[in-house]
Amino acid sequence: MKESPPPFPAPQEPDPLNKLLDLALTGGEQPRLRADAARNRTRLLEVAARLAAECGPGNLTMEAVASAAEVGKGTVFRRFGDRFGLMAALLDHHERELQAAFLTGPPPLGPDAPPVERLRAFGAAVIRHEYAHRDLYLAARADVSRRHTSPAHQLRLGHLCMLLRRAGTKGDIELLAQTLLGYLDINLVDHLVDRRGMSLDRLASGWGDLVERLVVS
Amino acid sequence: MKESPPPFPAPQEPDPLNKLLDLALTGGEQPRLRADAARNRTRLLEVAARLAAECGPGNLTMEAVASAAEVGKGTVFRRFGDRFGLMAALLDHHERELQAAFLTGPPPLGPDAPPVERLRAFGAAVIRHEYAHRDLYLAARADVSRRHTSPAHQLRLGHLCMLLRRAGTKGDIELLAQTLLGYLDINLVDHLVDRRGMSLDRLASGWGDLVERLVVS
DNA sequence: AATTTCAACGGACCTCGGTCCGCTTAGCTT
DNA sequence: AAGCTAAGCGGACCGAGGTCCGTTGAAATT
Repeated sequence: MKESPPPFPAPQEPDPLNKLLDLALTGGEQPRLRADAARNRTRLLEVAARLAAECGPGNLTMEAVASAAEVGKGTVFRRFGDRFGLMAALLDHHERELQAAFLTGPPPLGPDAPPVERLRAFGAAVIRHEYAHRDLYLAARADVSRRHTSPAHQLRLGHLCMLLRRAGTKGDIELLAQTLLGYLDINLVDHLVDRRGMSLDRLASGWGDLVERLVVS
Repeated sequence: MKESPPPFPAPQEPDPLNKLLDLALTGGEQPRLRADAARNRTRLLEVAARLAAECGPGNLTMEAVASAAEVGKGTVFRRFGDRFGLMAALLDHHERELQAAFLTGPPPLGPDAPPVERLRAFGAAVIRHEYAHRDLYLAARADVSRRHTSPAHQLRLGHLCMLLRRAGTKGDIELLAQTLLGYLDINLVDHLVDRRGMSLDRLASGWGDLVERLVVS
């Protein structure tokens, strides 16, 4: 066990990849916070991460976060918009890890593998990644209305479209990509594993089968 | 325009199909209400349907329903469990229409058509049906945690599994069925149509393509 | 250093979903 | 008809998300 893994490494001087991601994800222009606001933001994230670890992300309340961070509730809402904004911010770190893996990581996930192999690897990676952090992902995705508009989702979708195209797939690429993404829905995965007793391996192999059937044609 | 279409035909002496559905859907044993409770239940549904039509199901509040029906808030919760229970009850009528269509209706949806044709028809029918009532479906499905356990969902899943099997599909039938169901998610459909500007025809034809790729193998 | 301005702050306040519990009454039993 | 009992009822109450608005102070300008 590593000791005290820094829960929220303050994002200063982001490395080039993260800059790229910011650009791709947010359109690139968040207006830069005042010093005190930035300080509060990181404090809030630290506290929120701690509380989420203690009581489960599902039981996190905005007021608890605020008071544990010794700021007013308004401050939390101003910074993160709403509960789901906070969840998304908590997820951001994990999400970037995954994104780095499939955007610039080693094969078979990263760019140095043939597209079909990347597709296969992508599914397995996402399933395992999200399942590993399922509490947080479940809490964050409880927002149903933003599911398809979140930057993370869009990035995955674009990635899948790209891979499908490069694999020479015929047909309505975007719909095929949406179908594939639907299979990776954390709610579905969670349901199948925890309620229906399926193994992650079975899901992963189902993904492989799906890719086989959808690619090319 | 028909005048005063009975908004909530009190469910007395249900026809055989509905009995069958009750059995399949609820396990068959809801304990039969006291007279006053049954009266209140239908009043509540009438009122809720009216309010939902007026202000949109998304803006329906439990208190508004209660007071418009002149009962206490507790009564509404006792009867329907929670907001989503009420939504589900509101949906029940539409849902049964759809179910009747694919369980016992005429071909190509009903049992007198070959399985692959039924599969094709099923997707188009669900997409159009849910999109037609999308406000209600969106509100009801906002519940994320019950999505995969609702009786309606299970019924659809079972139906798809059956059709896939009869069509001679090889592979992990249940996962394939889940994949197909994912494509029909009202949130996805709504997003693709309203935000991405796709036509229902495009989605329907995407469904047909999907069926083609997943069946058999 | 003084002035200005506007982002940031905090916490009172509102709404709404959901619970609780003491009272009422439908409908069975005798 | 009278009595019994559990289902039903209602509305006060609670907790949590989200808003509002008067105040504070960071930092840009002079």
